[in-house]
Amino acid sequence: MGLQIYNTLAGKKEPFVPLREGEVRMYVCGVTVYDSSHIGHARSLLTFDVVYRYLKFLGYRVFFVRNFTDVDDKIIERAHQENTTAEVIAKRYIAEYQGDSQALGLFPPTQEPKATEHIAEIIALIRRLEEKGMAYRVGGDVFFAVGRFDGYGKLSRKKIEELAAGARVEVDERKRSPMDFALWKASKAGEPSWESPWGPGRPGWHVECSAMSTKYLGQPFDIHGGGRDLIFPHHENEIAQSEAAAALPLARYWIHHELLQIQQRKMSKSLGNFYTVQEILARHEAAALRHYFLGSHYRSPMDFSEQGLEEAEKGIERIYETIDRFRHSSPATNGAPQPDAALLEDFRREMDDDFNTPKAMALIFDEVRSLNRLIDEGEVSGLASRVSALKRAGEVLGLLQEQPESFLARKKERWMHQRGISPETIEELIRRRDRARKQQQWNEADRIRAELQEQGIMLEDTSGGTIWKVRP
RNA sequence: GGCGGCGUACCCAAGUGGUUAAGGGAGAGGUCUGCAAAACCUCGAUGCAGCGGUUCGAAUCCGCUCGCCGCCUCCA
Repeated sequence: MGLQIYNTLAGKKEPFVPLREGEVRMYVCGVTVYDSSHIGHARSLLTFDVVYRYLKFLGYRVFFVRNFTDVDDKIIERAHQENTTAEVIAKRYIAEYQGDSQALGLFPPTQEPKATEHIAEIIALIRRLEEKGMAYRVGGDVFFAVGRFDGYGKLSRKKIEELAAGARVEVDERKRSPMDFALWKASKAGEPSWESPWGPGRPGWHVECSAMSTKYLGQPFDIHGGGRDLIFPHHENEIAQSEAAAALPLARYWIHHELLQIQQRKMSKSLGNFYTVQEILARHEAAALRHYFLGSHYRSPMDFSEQGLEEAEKGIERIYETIDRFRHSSPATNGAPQPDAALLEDFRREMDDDFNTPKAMALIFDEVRSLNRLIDEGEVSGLASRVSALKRAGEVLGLLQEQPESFLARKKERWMHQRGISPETIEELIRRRDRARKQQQWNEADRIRAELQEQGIMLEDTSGGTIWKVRP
């Protein structure tokens, strides 16, 4: 059947056929760097990280571009507040973003272009639009004439007349039509500015994506992605600009993920109801956040909850525990065995259906149960390839790439650190309990266990000795 | 006002015409264990917001009603 992608432009799932065989060119709208990334951004990043990884898993050579918007009204506003320059603000949050990306375990895109480094391309694009009569100049500003582009509204399924009628936006009187949007803005004093045929100024928001996507990927390219909230006007405007300029489609498949909500409201900077990526990663494993997001389909809205995140973390722990059990129950082998084909075939079937990660996770958990059962029964021969397939599927989802013990140990350490408990005192108590157990002093042994349990520490007596775990 | 989406077990969440409605978390019973824990086994929605309709057959299609959300303005 092959990969099916829900294409916003078509309004339905379509078989994915790239323009050039064996090669996929994909552009995703990145962040505007005026503040810390929140977990809504993280959902976006992780969604496309999995798309990227899955396309590679399918054997495509993938060119993946994700931009930085590093010149914009909000960056300028922030710079004024802090009495510094837009450049300083942008630089700070790009660095922070890169830290977040790494912490989230994102596979690096092929290119991460910045708007400010593509002013020449942006100007060239606007000039082309002027030449074609699609743009007009008012003072030092240049606007795109929406009414002159026939396909306007085809992505968002909006009609220009209705938009204009219901517009709540303050209309700039200089525009010929309320729907026209700025391609180039004249700079005021103290704002970032570049020389241009229209005088000193800076690019409008939408035009940078048109300029950068087509520079790196050509036109048309295969996949353009972003959050649902970007469909209108951002992506609609990108289409208008690029298609008017080149008389070619911009992108063939448009992927939009749903938004993260919190307490039934969209999580957003303007509402102030967000957690930053850093806040969440201080309390939870990145793998927990990833699993939490992948447990819902990318086109479903999600209402964020820390309880959900904790449950997701338990799930990851369970998978790692299983891998760990397998390693302890079977002799070490040389090198990684060939992954079992059956699991990967099932995995592929689910992921082929518009990246159905919840079903992919369900498969992984089915496999975990099956593996645990066989380990319980001592039937460990032949499991190595199945564990290997599990890890391979995990890799495509960006999960299960650590040594189980290091994942489990890190979680334990953070837990103890937060509560100020040292492992030495715990281990001393465990030794005392072991002595009591050897002498069959069960009351004393159980008393020590109860004492530890009060601190949230669970003991497990295994054949290899007593191990301990933390319980949130 | 226009356009779009959502409502599935205690919680989260797949499933969009046809086997017993995935999976995770929590819970109950059991196996194992000195006792536990982990793991495994079993149980758990005769029903998918409500009411009608189409169909041999509907969570899935159609209509109406109720509740919630998003976009139309910067937004992932």
